[in-house]
Amino acid sequence: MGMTSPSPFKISIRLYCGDEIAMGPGKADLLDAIKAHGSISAAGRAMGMSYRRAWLLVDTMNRCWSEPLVATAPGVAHGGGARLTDFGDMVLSQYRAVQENVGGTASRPDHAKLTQSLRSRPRASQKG
Amino acid sequence: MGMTSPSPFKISIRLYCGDEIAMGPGKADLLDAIKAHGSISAAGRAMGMSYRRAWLLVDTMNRCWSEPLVATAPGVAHGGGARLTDFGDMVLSQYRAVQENVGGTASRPDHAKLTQSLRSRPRASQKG
DNA sequence: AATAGCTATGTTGCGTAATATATAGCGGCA
DNA sequence: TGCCGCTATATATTACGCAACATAGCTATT
Repeated sequence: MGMTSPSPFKISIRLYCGDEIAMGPGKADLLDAIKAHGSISAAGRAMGMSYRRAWLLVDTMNRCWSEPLVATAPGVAHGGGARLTDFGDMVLSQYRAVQENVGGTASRPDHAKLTQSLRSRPRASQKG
Repeated sequence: MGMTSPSPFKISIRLYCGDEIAMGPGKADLLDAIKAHGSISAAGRAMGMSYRRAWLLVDTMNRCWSEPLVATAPGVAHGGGARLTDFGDMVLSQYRAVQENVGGTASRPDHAKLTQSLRSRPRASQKG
């Protein structure tokens, strides 16, 4: 518990396909979880989201790219479940690379000026 | 014809104060508009948002930082309206600087790998 | 005193997003 | 053959963000 992020800076990189998000922080994490757990439903459970939500995210991804990122099969055990395609693996690692580049740039002395004046919690009110 | 097709990449920098957003793309634009127009309501009108919404954004900002970014006064003309404090001006320019840094980093060859496989519109469905 | 334009809030209602529930089919396995 | 866990999807229900509306008070101007 207490998953308070260390930095109040949140930089999110999103790739749009029309008005849908083809890739973003949450979808990338889901891909990692699918890779680790071998199915959409197990990945969703591990991330505390409903199967439906996880499946919708996967569906959006598969519809937004030239090839599917996630290959699925019904049934259980071998052949069943979901796994990343080679293409999905490539997209994920490319996205992570961009994240690293941008994140690195963002950790510069410029930050100090901002973060040091930023309250950790908002005050209740200013005027009576 | 300035038909520059917009990049599917969208990078947004947000600074959090608890679960509220202390600074982000929209709030920074609003600060610019207040600077330009001299009041919250005129800035809101110029940006096509209600006075209430604009005021709430300003209120959040003022509560999230150690000092207020926007100084306000009732009434009209001299003394009335809203203007940026020196502190608000500093925060705004610092935020813009980080935006520039990050934006520069993001325009790298890494992108090509991703964007070339990204559809401009999502396909309708994958399975019959 | 009346007016105009601003700040500063409370309230209410609606459209949409998130979530829950239901169902159908597939594939191995005991 | 019957069961389990998965994919895949439809439908219903709940939650919630947001916009619209209303109101009150302040300040300078006429």
